[in-house]
Amino acid sequence: MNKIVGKKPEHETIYVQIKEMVLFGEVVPGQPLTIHGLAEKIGAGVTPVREAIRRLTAEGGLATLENRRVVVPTMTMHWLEQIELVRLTVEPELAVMGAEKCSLGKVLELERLDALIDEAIRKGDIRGYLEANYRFHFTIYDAADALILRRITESLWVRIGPSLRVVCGRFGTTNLTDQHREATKGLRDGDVGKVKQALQEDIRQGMEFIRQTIEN
Amino acid sequence: MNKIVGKKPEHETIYVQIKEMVLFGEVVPGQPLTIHGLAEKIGAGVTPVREAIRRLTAEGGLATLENRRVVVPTMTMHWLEQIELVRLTVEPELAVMGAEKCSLGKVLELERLDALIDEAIRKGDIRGYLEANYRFHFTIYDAADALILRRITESLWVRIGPSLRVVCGRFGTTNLTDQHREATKGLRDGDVGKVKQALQEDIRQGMEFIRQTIEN
DNA sequence: TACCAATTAATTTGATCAAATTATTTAGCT
DNA sequence: AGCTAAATAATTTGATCAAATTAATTGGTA
Repeated sequence: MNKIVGKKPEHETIYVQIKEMVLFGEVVPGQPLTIHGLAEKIGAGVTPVREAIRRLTAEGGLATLENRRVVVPTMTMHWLEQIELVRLTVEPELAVMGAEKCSLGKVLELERLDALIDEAIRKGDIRGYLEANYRFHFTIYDAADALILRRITESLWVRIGPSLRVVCGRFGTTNLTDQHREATKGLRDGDVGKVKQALQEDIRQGMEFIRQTIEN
Repeated sequence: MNKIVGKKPEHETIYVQIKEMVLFGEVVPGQPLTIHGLAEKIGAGVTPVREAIRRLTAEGGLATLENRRVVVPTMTMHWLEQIELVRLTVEPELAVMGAEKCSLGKVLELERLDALIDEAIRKGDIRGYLEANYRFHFTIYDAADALILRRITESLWVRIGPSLRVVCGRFGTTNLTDQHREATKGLRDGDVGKVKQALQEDIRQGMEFIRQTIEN
């Protein structure tokens, strides 16, 4: 325990690392994860990795089989419907709340992220796209300052992360039209309704893409 | 490790135990919990208790302060609004799905639970009321067989559990009118709309009670 | 070759311990 | 007395290890 000046506990940072692995498609649906493998890959002890896995499991990003094996869950049609229901309820609400509190600085940051998204799409950079897309959405949601809705939303995103990776692998990134331009425009003009509508459409499109990779 | 024939891992059962402590009001909002204290009280090792705490923290039932202290969060108005929004969206939906799949056996079980609720109210048995009320709702929700909605709902219930205890302590259990009779009637008659409406009203009432204990 | 039992390897699980961090108490000073 | 600083106690944190469980492999038999 030779940590000189570490502020946050290790299981916290490890949790974030593993979460981002799931969120940004570094792990594939169905892929089994060993606790030692993760510890070795990250370069950490086994104990904090276990705690992080429990947390992610609670949020749905991972699942423990009855054999105690830890895997990345594979999306089902049934799940997708439930996720869409809640996303369409919570995220537009978060967007409205966020839009009302959004500073100009935030808007500029969002436009920068939107540019990053476009660039990633052009380059076919899947990981870059997934990450920038995530940051875009949650920059708005964070502005809403609604912890519980934010937590719920995040738990839904970790569930769809691996599937989005599959979507990109199947269709490529070029087919992705984004509603983000509309959203940022709405934010600039103070047109909250437009923001809400853009987000709704964005969610519907994303869910539809995933749906197509399931019912193959 | 002298477990003869234990099926589930220990952190799993400990998680359930602590969750029920939160759910049924055995811990008070603001109350700090030490990891050793819990381990001792439950009669378990420290490691599985830690894992259980991480899980409950991820679900919102507990919270870790910046000092790493673990506490039962105290409800705020802001949180209550968010919880109500999601509950009113998800739980009636779960009720509808559950009602459609509800066997007669389930209906009988629900009527039994409803009787338990009445009895607990008469006796002023707070813990009994909270537990029976929980079982009643989640018996319906479980019938819906919608894992994700169920998980979200459960995470909201662990957030309001401690507050409900406060509600009962303040107002007693006698003031609690229940919508459960209406719900079971609807289930028997196959009147899904009635079930949905009863649940909505039940949720609104519960949230209103909690609201009154906050804005004192 | 195909199939099944037995052995071996890999992994999870939970206890224990030292180090680090935080909370509490005591002592000293004005 | 009142307040600050040092010392003590309590708690968390992460590594390590033995036991248990599960997966993989080997060997034997029909």
